[in-house]
Amino acid sequence: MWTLYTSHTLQPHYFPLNFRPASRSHHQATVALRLPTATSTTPSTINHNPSIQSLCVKGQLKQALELLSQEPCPTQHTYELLILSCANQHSLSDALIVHRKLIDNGFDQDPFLATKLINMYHELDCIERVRQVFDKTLKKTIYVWNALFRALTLWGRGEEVLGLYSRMNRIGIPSDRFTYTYVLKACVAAETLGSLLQKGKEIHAHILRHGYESHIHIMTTMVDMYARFGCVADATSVFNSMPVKNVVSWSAMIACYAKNGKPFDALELFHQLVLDNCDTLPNSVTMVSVLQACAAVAALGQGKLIHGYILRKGLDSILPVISAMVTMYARCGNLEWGKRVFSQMEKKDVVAWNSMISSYGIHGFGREAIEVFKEMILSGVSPSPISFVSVLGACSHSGLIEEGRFLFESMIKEHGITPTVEHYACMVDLLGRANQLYEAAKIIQDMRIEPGAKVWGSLLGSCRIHCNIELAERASKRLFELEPRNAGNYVLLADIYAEAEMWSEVKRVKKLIEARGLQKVSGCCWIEVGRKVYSLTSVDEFNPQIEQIHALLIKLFIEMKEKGYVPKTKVVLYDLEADEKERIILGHSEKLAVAFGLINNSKGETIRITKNLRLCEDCHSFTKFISKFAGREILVRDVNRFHHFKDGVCSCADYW
DNA sequence: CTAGGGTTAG
Repeated sequence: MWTLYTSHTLQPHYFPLNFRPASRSHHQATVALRLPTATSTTPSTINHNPSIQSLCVKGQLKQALELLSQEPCPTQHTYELLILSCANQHSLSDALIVHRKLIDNGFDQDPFLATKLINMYHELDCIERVRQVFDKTLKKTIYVWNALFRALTLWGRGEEVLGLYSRMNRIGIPSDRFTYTYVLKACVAAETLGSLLQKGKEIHAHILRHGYESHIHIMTTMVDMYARFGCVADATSVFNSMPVKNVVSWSAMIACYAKNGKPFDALELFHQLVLDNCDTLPNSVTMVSVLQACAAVAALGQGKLIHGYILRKGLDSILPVISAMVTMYARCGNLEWGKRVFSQMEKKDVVAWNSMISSYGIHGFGREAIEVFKEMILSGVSPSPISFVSVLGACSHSGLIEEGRFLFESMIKEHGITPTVEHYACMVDLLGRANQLYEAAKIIQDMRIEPGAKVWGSLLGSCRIHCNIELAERASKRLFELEPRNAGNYVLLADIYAEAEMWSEVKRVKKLIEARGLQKVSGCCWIEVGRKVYSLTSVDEFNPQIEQIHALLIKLFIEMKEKGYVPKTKVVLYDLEADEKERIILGHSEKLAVAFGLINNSKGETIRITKNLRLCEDCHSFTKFISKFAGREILVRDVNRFHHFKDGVCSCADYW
């Protein structure tokens, strides 16, 4: 009669078709054999109550519970179905009744049911009860441990998992392949990210010692773990060591590159996958990361090819793919195509709407972003916290201060969303950029949560624009504590001092950068010519056209000065002579990219440039002049947004 | 009870 739990002797009418009886595994049979008295005195074949079970599966939990109250000897299997049903119905009150009754029937030490209870309470968001069930179960099988690890990891309680994992190792319970995937995930699910990388490496070694080096799930999880720690080299070496890979492993590696500032590697790996691996085909998940990579480098030509590939593979109706595509087109400078892809979506979810809102935002269309935001609400989709980050960001780029304030208020009062640091950072940016620096500082002061680096960074950025030394010093003091290794903050402060010609202070900050061994990010631009992306930096001597570029720039420089262009030499951070400063600003990567575009692009074609930093004031004014002088439209994406130069004016209206 | 993905950010 115990074979009830294995598939080949199942009596079909006891089991509704959709209850996956065929996959009953060996483990459940073993557990059933060791069950305590409760089941052994009540043979399931007799006391099995099919109607409780069928009610459970039909979702009629209340009726099932009624029958349960009259049922003298419910079986382990009946309880299993009841537990699953409570989780499906999301009913905590019923869950508690079932749990109570289960204890009364003497099943409280059944490890199989404990596993199910843990999963159930996890589904019901009762993480404390998950812990309770685990603690009260004396005979903790590896299944019980794994269920706990899974729940805690998904709750972001990584440290707790790792603590328990050590305990498990001390007691001498061997891990299985499931345990390893959970503890690897736990390393990144922890709040104190940095410190757990070491732990992850230890587990890595442990996994190799136990002969799991070819296990595809574990190794893929490991690639992902290193990716999330930003350890691209480790992720790569794990990936390369895998003897067998599938589309998931490839996707994990491509995503790793795309998310860690290595978009070219992401694209290259994708090409390798498509060209050299006939047995593994990319799927929609792969394509999402590939699109992100295209967006990151603003490779419009490449992105269009990918779009074509997506159409050919029939992946063009998958929501995440379309959202990523909208973002890709917008971030590549082609807002129109993004709009078109978006408008062709049959069903739009909140993420799709958010992509469209932020796309309008980075192109400086604040009012349109707000319109789309309203349209989303009218269509019945509730805004998420990210919707507000997107729409507030759009307000900020367009200087829509009152609108932004109103939206922030409505977020809290009408939509019941508690502002996070991201939202505060948006508000500080919105006000600070509009030169309401003290208002911005007041927002920080009134915050009910700890203002993080993003918030102080916003304030410092605004101080840079409006040259406020007092607030800049306050903000940078906090920033140097919060992120001492971020060179950008030191550079901003030095910029502000330089602008005020406080050279000794500039020197002091520069010494700080040096003393801490930091490397400031140097300016870099890229531009796509004929589906190839070229990068330009001010120190680049390898560009074969560099002499031609310099010559063109000098010619333009002289001619434009005659037409009224005044070089803004104050952007140079050093105390130098004027002509020396002019020489420096003429070498800015963006000007090189503009010249490169003028030389290589066909006439009338828009020049599209991407920059890794914020546009400098002189390059901005220079490009405005050129757009008129050379009669060219020039589109520049800096770290934050797009600048669309045409006829001597910029779409940002000099507000960026 | 295993692995990869969309929108935000100074």
